[in-house]
This record gives sequence, structure tokens and C-alpha cells, in this order.
Amino acid sequence: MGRHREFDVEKALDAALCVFWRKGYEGASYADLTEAAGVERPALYSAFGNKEALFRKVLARYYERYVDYLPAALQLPTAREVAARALQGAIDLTTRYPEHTGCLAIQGVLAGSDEAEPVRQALIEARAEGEAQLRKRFERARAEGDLPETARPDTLAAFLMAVLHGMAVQAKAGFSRDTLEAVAEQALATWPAGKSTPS
Amino acid sequence: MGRHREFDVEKALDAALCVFWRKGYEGASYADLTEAAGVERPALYSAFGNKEALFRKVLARYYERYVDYLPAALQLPTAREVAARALQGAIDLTTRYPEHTGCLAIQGVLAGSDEAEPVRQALIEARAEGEAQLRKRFERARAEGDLPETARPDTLAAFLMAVLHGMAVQAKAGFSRDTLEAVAEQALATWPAGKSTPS
DNA sequence: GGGGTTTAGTAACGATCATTACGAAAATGA
DNA sequence: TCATTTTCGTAATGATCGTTACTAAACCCC
Repeated sequence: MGRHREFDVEKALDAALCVFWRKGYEGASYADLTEAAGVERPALYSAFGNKEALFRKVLARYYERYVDYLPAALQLPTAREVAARALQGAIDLTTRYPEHTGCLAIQGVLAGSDEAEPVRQALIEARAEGEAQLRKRFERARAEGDLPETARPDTLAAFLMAVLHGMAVQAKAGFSRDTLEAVAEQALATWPAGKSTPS
Repeated sequence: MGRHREFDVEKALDAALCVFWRKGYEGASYADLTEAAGVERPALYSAFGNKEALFRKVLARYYERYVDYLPAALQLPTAREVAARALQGAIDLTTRYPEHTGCLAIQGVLAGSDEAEPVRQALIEARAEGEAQLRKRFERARAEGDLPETARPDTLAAFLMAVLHGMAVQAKAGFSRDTLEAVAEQALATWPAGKSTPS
């Protein structure tokens, strides 16, 4: 029983996601969020909790709906294809929407006031989780002979993440897709070859 | 004539630099800055102007005193040495001080409120300036036969900057120096060889 | 069609933000 | 020693921050 909710929760989350993507966690004010969502302040609070809780919901939604290329990439047959697909996915994501370039999950890791520290930690953990998945995948690749015995899965994962993050920064700085694709190609030029190269 | 300044302007700038490095432009409040500098608010204002002006002074000081490895790297004889030195310099810089990891010039580019937009633009321009210097250096290297004719200086510069930025993000996420050095080594593995390899 | 329950919206909360009047203190020049 | 000039430090400015009482409206169940 009780009154029905008049606004669409999904649409409000999407609106909040756009604002956070563009301005980061601390750069987005509650006034920005309510205006984008077309919802009054107490309605947002009652629906999602405070700003931090709202951001965490948005972050989960972001990984689920926008970083879906990563789990897809992890299932490709070779480590090189995994890396290539991850790079291409990141380029798409960080340049597809002109109004919010870059990567939402990176826009808040770097700096902020002391009150934003828990949020920074959450973003760091999410980043580490993605890297761990890549590392495990590359360990499997080495076991399968897809990567040479001398290859170091942890280094390859860290390197790939570094390029991904660097491209996210560059996308935020206004780089074109073509430039980012040249960067990705250069990054792949180093990729160690396995025993058999699939034709 | 008039009363002498009681605090050391250089030390105050250094203190502000540390705070901005740790918290970014918007994350650092004037209360943080005055506390770190040990100077009352109006004294900082009269000495440096408002927060944005203070940040710009700090940014110039940062490039001058901490990113001095870049001009040094540009003068090395081969493009590969330039890249290797830039990577190593960035690793040093972003991991040397545990209390403020990462790169001050990156911590504010990514996101922020609308009022911080001019500062973001300034950081983007500074970043672009560094990349342009690298590109010109690699063009010279190609002309000198240090890089093959097929090498693309703009791509190499963009790639190198991507790795540098990615490592800055990772340093802020707590990566160890050893891990970053492995990343740099992997990045250098892609480097195109010139006509003559210096022994 | 009331009673109980949930939402919507106005309006305000205290805290902190960057910024600055203003008067006391200190130093120079005459 | 007095007048002038600059700095210092207290205290306050209006604005905005995230958050929340509180009241009126809308809904379900009995």
C-alpha cells in the first residue's frame, strides 16, 4: 500500500550516471543530479540513499552496462585477441558520447577531499578487480601455450591496464578515436607470440 | 617601505604544491592550503591571488621542479633512450613520495564541477605541450635514421603519453615501483628499431 | 469510504566553500 | 618622532554543499 512513485527509477539512475561521468563524484552536486533526473531532492534520497550510495549504484550500473566488453573480451580464444578487444572496447566507450568522454570509473580515483576517500577506495578496488581478471586469463593463456613460458601474466595485465587508463585520460583530453586506435595498435605491437599463431 | 612579509613565500608554495598533489584542485580547500602553509587566509590571497591563480603558480613550479626529467630526456641521443628515460622519470616522480603519489598535473584533468573548467583546460594544454615536444623529438629521430621511415612520430608520442598517464593512475592506486617498471619495460618492447643500433 | 502507508515538494538545516572588510601591528622615510 | 605604507589576523561575507523535518497529496486494503 502507499502512494506510487511518480518518476522512473531507471531513468533517474541513467541521468545520475551521465552527471557523474561528466563531472566525477565530488564535481557532481546534488543540485546537478536532481536537475538532470527531473526529481526533487528528497525523492532521490528516499529512492537511493545519500550521494555515496547513489554513486555506488551508478558505478555498478556503469560496469554492468558500459564495461560489458571486458567479460566478453575475456572469453576470446587467445590472449592477444583478449587484449585487442579490451583496447577497442575502451576506445569505443571513452569516445562514443561527446558529452561525457573518458571513463566514469577513472574520473574519481585520482584525487579529492578527505570525505571522498571511501569512494576513491571503491574505485580502486573495482579497477583491481578488472586487472585480476585479465591476469587470470593470461595465466590460463600461458598454460595453454597461447603465451610463451617467459611471458609474465601479471606484467601483461598491468601493462594493458596502464594503456587502457592512459587512453581514458587522453579521451578526456579530447583525443580522436583514430589517435587512440593508433595507440592501441602500438601497444599490441609488443605482444608476445605463443607457440602456434592461429590463422 | 611598509611592513616585511613574515612567512617564506617559497615554503608556502611548496606546501600548497603538496596539498594540490594529494587532493587535486577542487579537493583541496583553502583551509587545507592555509593550514599546510602555516599562513592565514588573507596572507595567501595577497601573496598569490585567488585559488586558481595559486594553483597555476603551483603547476608551473611542479613542471619546473618535478617534471624536469622530460627536457633532460629529450636531449638523449636516441628516441628509445628518450622514451626509456621519460618512463623511468615518471615512475620515480609518481612513486617517490608516499604521501602524494601519482601526478599533480593529472589529478585534476579528468573531472570536476563547472567552475573548475578553466583549470581543467590549463592542465589539458600543459599535457598537450609535453606530447608535442615528444612528437617533434621523434620526428627528428626519424629524420636522423634513429627511427625507421615507417615509424609514426605522432603515434609514438601519443602511445608514450598514454603509458605515462596510465602509470600515473596506477601509482595513485598504490602500485609498487617494481610493477610500474615492468610495465615500462613491456611498453619499450614495442619500440621500433632504427637503422643502426647503438652498442 | 475511512485508516494506514508511502511519496512529493517546500523549505529549511548546519557545515563548509572561496573570498574579503577592517583594524591592529610593524617597518620605512623624513 | 611622526606620517605613510604594507602586512597580519580576526571575523564575517554570501553562496553552495549534502541532508532532512514537515506537510500535503496519492494510493492500497479493509
